[in-house]
Amino acid sequence: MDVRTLCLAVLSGGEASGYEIRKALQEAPLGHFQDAAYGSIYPALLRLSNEGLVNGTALSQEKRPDKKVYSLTASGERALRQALMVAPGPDKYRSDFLLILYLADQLPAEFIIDIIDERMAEYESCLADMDDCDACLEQPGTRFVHGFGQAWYRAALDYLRENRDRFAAELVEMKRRREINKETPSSGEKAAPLTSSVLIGE
Amino acid sequence: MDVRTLCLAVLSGGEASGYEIRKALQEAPLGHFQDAAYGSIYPALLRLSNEGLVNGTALSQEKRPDKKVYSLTASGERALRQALMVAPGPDKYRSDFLLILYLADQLPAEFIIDIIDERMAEYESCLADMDDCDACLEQPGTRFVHGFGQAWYRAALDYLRENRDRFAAELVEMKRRREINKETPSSGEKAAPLTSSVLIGE
DNA sequence: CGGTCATATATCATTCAGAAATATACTTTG
DNA sequence: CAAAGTATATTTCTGAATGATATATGACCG
Repeated sequence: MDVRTLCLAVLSGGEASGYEIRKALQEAPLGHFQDAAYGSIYPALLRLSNEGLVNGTALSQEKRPDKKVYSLTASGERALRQALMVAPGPDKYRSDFLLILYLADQLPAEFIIDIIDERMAEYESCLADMDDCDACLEQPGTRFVHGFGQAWYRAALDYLRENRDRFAAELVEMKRRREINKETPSSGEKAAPLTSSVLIGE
Repeated sequence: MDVRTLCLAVLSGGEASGYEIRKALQEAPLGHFQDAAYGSIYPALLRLSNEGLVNGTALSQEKRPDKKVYSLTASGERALRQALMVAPGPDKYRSDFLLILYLADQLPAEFIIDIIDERMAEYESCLADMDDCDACLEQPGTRFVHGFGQAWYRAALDYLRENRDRFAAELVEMKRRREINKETPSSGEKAAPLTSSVLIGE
């Protein structure tokens, strides 16, 4: 979702500054499936303000830097509803972790085991944190997406737990077989290299 | 992961053109956790070629447009291993679907039910596709990440199935209670509005 | 014969993430 | 006590990426 709509979404839960919007987008439960950087949020708030979708009010604080608190206008609420009332596209899942595992046979087995163990520990602590997130249970929507996140992490953790050892064994076995192939090379079955070819670039 | 490393990763499975790299990054299993657009891939390949990490060779085809097929060099293989041998950052999951559910109480209940049902159908067909992806079972790495993806989709589908009806009921109940509140407004417990404030923007 | 789909590459505007710069005040640590 | 680090708060900039569009060719379909 674009950053402007994200700002409107957070503000629909009450007025907030850019800094507070960023925090809301990093904490549970929003932070599990949305994010935005300061470099996107502040310009977005300025534009929303100029378009009359939010009202910005400068607040001078005694013990902290001044902040600008924004709140939704009626027109902002309409814009938010309009942006949300379209069939959502597919979710995006990006994982460097899985890319490494995908190419695991090209990397040291110890490294692979290490990152799997690390990931399991992260999932465990994340699940523990989610268990005592009271704010996530207050409303139907928050409760539902919070439960979705928990189911997600639990499934990932279970999968890693159940397949870690077998995977490690397969990798070691793979390495062993490749060693043997190196010692007794088979009748050079490499793909025929393209010899008559034009090199690209300089 | 940056697009350059992604290109190297695909090429480590054999030579390919920019178009074929894009396809590989959209199909199972890579497509489930990585992606890149043409606008990123072609410039990345040019740069990789200039840096000597890949070799590009122009192939003129009879029944198709010409294509440039790239293959990893020894230095490219090294660069790929180096890029993969760092502890991976946290996975990123972005979901407009969950954002809508998060704010479900601000939207029509029928719309919410619709998109949940659609999403369940998508997960089902996706799981069916994954069941007969033979290429995904060939090597330990592919098998492992493929199984991870299956576990993921299965957990998501199960969660939606098990919580759809309860969620729908909660939303309707919520609407009902809000209607009652409107008819018999309680002693105006709104947060005190900031009256002495300076408007921002123009 | 026109439409659209698959192959194939290039380019460009907009958008975004990530980092650094700046400023203030409280807390922790040696 | 001073130094360092953490939390609040905003601004600005760079490089990277997305998404759309342009171009070209042949295949397939009604």
